[in-house]
Amino acid sequence: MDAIYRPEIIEPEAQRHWDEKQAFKAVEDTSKAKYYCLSMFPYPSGKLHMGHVRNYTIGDVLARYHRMKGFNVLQPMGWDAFGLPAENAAIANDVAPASWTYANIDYMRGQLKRLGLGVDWERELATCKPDYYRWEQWLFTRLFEKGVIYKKMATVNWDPVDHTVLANEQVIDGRGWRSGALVEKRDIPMYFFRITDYAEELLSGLDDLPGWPERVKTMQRNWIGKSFGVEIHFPLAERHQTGGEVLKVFTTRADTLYGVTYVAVAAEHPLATRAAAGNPALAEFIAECKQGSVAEADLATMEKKGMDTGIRVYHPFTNEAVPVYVANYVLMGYGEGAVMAVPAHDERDFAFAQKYALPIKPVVKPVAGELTLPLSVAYVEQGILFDSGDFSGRTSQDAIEKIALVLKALNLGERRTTYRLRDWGISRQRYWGCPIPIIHCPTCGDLPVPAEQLPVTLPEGVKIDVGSPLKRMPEWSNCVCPKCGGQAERETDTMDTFVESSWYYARYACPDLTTGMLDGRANYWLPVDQYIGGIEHAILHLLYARFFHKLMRDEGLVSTDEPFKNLLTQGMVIADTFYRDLPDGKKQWLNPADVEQRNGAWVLKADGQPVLAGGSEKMSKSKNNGVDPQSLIDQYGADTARLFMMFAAPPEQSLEWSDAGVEGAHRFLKRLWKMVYEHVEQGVVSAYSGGESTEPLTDFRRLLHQTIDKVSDDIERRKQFNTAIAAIMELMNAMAKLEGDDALTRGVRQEALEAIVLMLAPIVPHICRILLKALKPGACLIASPWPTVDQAALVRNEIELMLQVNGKLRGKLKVAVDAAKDAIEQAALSSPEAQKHIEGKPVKKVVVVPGRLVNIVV
RNA sequence: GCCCGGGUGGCGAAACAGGUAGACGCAAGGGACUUAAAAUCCCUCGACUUCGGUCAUACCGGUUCGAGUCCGGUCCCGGGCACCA
Repeated sequence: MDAIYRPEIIEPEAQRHWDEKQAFKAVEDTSKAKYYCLSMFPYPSGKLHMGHVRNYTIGDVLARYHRMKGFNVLQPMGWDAFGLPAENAAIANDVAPASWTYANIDYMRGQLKRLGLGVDWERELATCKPDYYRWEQWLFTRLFEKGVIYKKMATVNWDPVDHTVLANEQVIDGRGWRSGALVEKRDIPMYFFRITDYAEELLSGLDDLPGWPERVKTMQRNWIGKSFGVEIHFPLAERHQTGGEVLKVFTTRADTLYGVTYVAVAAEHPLATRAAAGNPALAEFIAECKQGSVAEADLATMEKKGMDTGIRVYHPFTNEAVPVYVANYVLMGYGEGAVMAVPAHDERDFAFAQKYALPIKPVVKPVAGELTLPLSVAYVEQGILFDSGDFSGRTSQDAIEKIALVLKALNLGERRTTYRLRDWGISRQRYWGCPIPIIHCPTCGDLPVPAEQLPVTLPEGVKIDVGSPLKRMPEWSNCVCPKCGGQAERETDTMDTFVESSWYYARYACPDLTTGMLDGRANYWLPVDQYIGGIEHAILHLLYARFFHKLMRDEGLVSTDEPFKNLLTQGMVIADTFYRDLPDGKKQWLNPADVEQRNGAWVLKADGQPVLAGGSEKMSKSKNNGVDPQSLIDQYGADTARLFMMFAAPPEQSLEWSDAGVEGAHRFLKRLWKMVYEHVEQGVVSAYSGGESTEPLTDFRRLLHQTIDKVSDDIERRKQFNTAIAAIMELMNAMAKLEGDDALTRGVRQEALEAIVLMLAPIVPHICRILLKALKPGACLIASPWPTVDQAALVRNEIELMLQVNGKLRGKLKVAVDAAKDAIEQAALSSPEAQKHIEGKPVKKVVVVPGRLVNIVV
C-alpha cells in the first residue's frame, strides 16, 4: 500500500477495473430481490453542474448500498435529448441541433463516468434517437385511434415580428425575447392527451404512495384540484323557458348565490364575442385582453380589468337582472369560462366591484356574531345565510345542498365535481422534438401513420433559424395518404419533450428491443424502487409520468399502477446570478465563476467593469449560473467531490453553492488513508471476534456498533448522508484516541477499520476499494456485504439522565439502566444540584422521561 | 396572485417521537513540529456576565412541567404555476 493518497491514480484504475468486470451490468434474476434505482436523466446542456453531481451521487450511494445489502440492482443512465436549448444553441452558434446535442452527450458521459457511478452503461438511451422515439410514435397512434388523443384549438404566445410561437420562458415582461415585440395570444390547433379522464385515479393513487414525500403529494392534489360545487345556469331571457339560452357558471360557494351582483366571462367566451360585434369599445378591450403571455403567473399578477358587455342575465331564483362583464382574470380553460361574482364574499370580486362601483351585497354572516357593515374586506368564511329568500337562516353547507336541489328541480343547474387539471396539450411548433405521427389528407382527414411506416424520422443535419424548418421542407412533409393513396401532408409539429421523459424509466428495462416498446423485462424491473430528482419536477414531470404509466398499463404494456414506489426529491443547488443590461433592453447573464467582488461591488474579472446581482436561483443554462464540477474533480478527485456534496446538507434541502469545506472533505480522506496505512504497516491481523476485552475497548466497540446501526438507518430509512458521514467522523476521532498496539487492540482496530471502509464505500467507492484490499488482501469491494451490528456490543449498565428544575438544566444524574421510576425520583430529589435550586420550596411534581431526563417542578 | 417548502453561531449544518440547542465539519485565533513554508498534530471558538448565572433557533403571540420541534399571525428567501427541463 502506497503511503500517500493519490486519487488521480486510484480513481481511473478503479473505474477501468469495474468497466472490465462489467461490475454494474444488470441481469434479470428472479432468485434475488431487485432494486431499481433511478436518477432523473439529464438534459444534455453542455456540461454537468453541481445539481447533477448531487442527484447522481445520491442515486449511486443508494444503489451501491443496496447492492451491498444483497439486492439485484439496476442503475441506468440516459439523455433527455430533445428540447429548446438545442435550437437556441443552433441559432447562436450556427450548428445543427443534432450535432450540438450529440457532442454534449459525449462530453457529459465522460464527466459522469469520471464521477465513478455504478451505472449499467449498456442500457444508455437518448430520446432523440429514432429507435427510442419510434415507440413513442407507435403508442401515440394507438392512443389516437382509441380517442385518448384528440385535436382542439389552444392559445399560445405569438411573436408578431418573428412569426413564431414562444415558450413562456421566452416571454419577458410581455415581450418576445429576441424580437422585443409585444406578445399576442393566438389560437392554433393542437393535439391533447385526455389526462382529465384519469384525474380521479391520479388523485386517489397518491394515497397508495407511502414512499413519496408528503409535500409532493400535496402539490399534486392541489394541482389536480378536485372541487365539489354547483353548476348554475343564468338565463339570458327575463322570462326563461325551459330549453332557452343560459350562461353556465361553476361555483363552490352556491350559498352566496343571493349575493351575486355581476357575472364575469373570459375574453374568449362566446357571449363576449357576440357582444363585441356591435360594440367597438368592447371589441378593443377584448383585443387588449388578448395581449400578453398565456402564463398563469402573468395572468394572476396583472391588473384586474373588466368591461360591461351590456348583456344582462337573470338570477335563477329572484329573476333580477345581473350585468355580464368581460374580465381579464377569468380563464376560458377552467370550468365554463364564466364565474358568478359575489363581491361581499370573495376577495377578488370585492376589489373588482370597488374598482367599477358595482354593488356589494352581503348574504353570509359568521355563526357567532355579526358582520360590520359596510364591509371593508370580503367575508370569505362560511357561516349563516341571510337576505337569501327561503334559504335565510341555513348554514352554508346546508344551503349549498338545498340550493343545488332547487336548481335541479328548475332545470337551472345541479351538483357538479370539477377538476382544476386541464388536458395535456402536446403539440409544439418546433423542430428539435419527436414528430407527431399524423398524416393530413384533404379527403380522409387526420390519420395516424401506419405502424409499418414508423418511425417518422426527424431529419438531422438541418440548419435552423427562427421557427421550425419542418414547415419549409415539402420533401419531408409531402406524403401519400395511407387510406386513399392520394397526395397528403405530414403533421409538422413535434411533441412536448415531457412525453419522452414520461416513459424512459420503462424503456431502460429493454432499451435494445426492436420489435416493440416494452417486453417482459419491464415487468421484472418495474416499478422503480427509488426515484431521485429535483423538487422542481414535483408536479409536471411526475404527474405526466404517472399518467403515462397508466396509459401503458391500459395498453397491456406494464402490469403495475404506479411507476415510482419511493421518491426522493432533492433540493435545488442554487447559485448567485449576475447580469448586465444590454443596449437593446435584454440581459446578458454572466457566470459566477467569471465575477468577483472588488471594494464591495461585483465586477467581471475579464474587464473589471461592474455587473448587477440578480439574486440566487437554481443552477440553469438560461441564467448562466451553473458551476462546473470539473475543476473540483480535477483538483481533488471524484471521491472528494462526492463526499463533499453528501456532507454539505441533507438531500431534500436546497443548497446554496459554496466550495468552502472542500478542503475539509479532502483532508478527511487523507486522514482515513493514513489511518489504514499506519495500521496495515504493522502487519496483517484479523478482526476482533469476541472473547476477552478491556473497558476502553468495550466502550469503543459499543460506539462502533452504535455507529454501524446509525449509518445503516441514516442511509436506508432517513436518506440523510451528512449525519451518516458525521457519525463515521466521530468514530474515527474516538479511534484516534485509542492507545496500544497489543494484539487485542489491533484486532478491534481492524474490526473498526473494515467497518468504516465498508460504510463509506457507497459514498467514496474508489478509495474504499484500495483500502479494503490493504486491510484484507484479496478482498473485493463490490462483492462485499454491508457490515452487521453486534447486538452484544451495544449492551450498557449505566445511563446518564438530565436533571432539570422547572425546566432548566441543573445537573446530570447517573442511574442504572433498569432503575425504577421511584428510585430515580428519590435520587434526583436528594442530589445536591436539585437541593440547591429547590431551596426549600414545595415540590409540585416530578416528571421522569425514561432514558432522558428528570424534571422537578416547584 | 395562487400552491409547496425553508429561515438555528462568522459559514455549511445537528438535535430522528415535545425532553442536554449548536454533534460533525469549514473559517478564524493560539500552540507543537520545521532553517522556513506546506502538510500534520494539539487547544480555544453563540452573546452577555457581578462567574452565581442570564439570554439566544427570522419576528410577534399561544399551548405545555418543558417548544428549534405543536398552534395562530407577520416578514424574508427558494421551488412550481401547464411551451425551460
